[in-house]
Amino acid sequence: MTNTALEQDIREKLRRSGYTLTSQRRAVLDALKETQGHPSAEDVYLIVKKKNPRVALGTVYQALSVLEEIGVVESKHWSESPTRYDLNTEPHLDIRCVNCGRVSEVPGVGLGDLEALVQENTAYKVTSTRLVLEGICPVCQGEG
Amino acid sequence: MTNTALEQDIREKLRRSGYTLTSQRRAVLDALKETQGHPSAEDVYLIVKKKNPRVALGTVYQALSVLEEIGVVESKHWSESPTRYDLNTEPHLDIRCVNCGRVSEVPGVGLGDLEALVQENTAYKVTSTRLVLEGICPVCQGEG
DNA sequence: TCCAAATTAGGAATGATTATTGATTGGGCG
DNA sequence: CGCCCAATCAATAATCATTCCTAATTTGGA
Repeated sequence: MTNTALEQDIREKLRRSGYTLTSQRRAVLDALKETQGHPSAEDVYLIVKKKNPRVALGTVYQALSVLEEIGVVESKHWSESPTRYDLNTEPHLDIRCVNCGRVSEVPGVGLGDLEALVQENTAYKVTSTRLVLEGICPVCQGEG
Repeated sequence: MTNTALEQDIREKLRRSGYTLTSQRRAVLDALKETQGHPSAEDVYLIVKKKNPRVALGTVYQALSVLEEIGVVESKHWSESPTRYDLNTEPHLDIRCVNCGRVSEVPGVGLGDLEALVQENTAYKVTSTRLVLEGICPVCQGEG
């Protein structure tokens, strides 16, 4: 498995920023891989806790923050929902159901050159471009 | 001035949803007009309080929520920042400085048919599309 | 005017996140 | 191999934004 290669890559990124790959940070990464979704910090905490009951929620927050800083994890903020975390840092679109909270990826649509376009039209130095979508998921539509 | 006409329009929208235009709600609208920016609920509260010291912060939150529901106000969520409110409900792009918190509008860039494109590529019923931009504003760049 | 329903003020409660602090750990160096 | 120092962690207190609750007030309509 590519587990070790990925881990080496992450370890290298951490090192470059003066961090180390601790067992807690690895556990957070594993939890993110495991869910394949967009868990909240609390969700990650619960998964990590299953294997190591001694971890603290604060540690999960701190690990997620470090992992985001080195570009391995991305966070998104929806309304009426805690921050959600994602291993996929490629530009992509996520949509959240305002009814049940489910988060799904929207395939086949890219932000295109929107980021470049934005950069041309503002004096800001753009550091982050995130499209936040909300809607009603198929399941909840069926219930209507 | 068109004040009365605008007010009539809003009064009508409220009425259609079973609400009334109370002095507190009008005060919140005035505060939003006054700032022309993207104030937080707290900012709005402080402005409203100047004219009517008896208003409660909770009332401001409730008023903003009602005004958003009827489509007169839009809220946006950036990281590390309370929700910010805007009278401009036309599709537009706002960028927030991660250093000083300033929020500015990005002119000349639209979301185009992105919303339609998203709708085509997901089984969700899209209810909200918001592009959240973050960067470093010109002033803060100068300080670097 | 009077009533019922909507709204408000004030403050307590909640939920997410950050800060603090003392203990623990792990990797480099003797 | 074992010590040392800085990084990290666990536990919990504190903070911040927001919502909830309740009694009092206001409002529009009969």
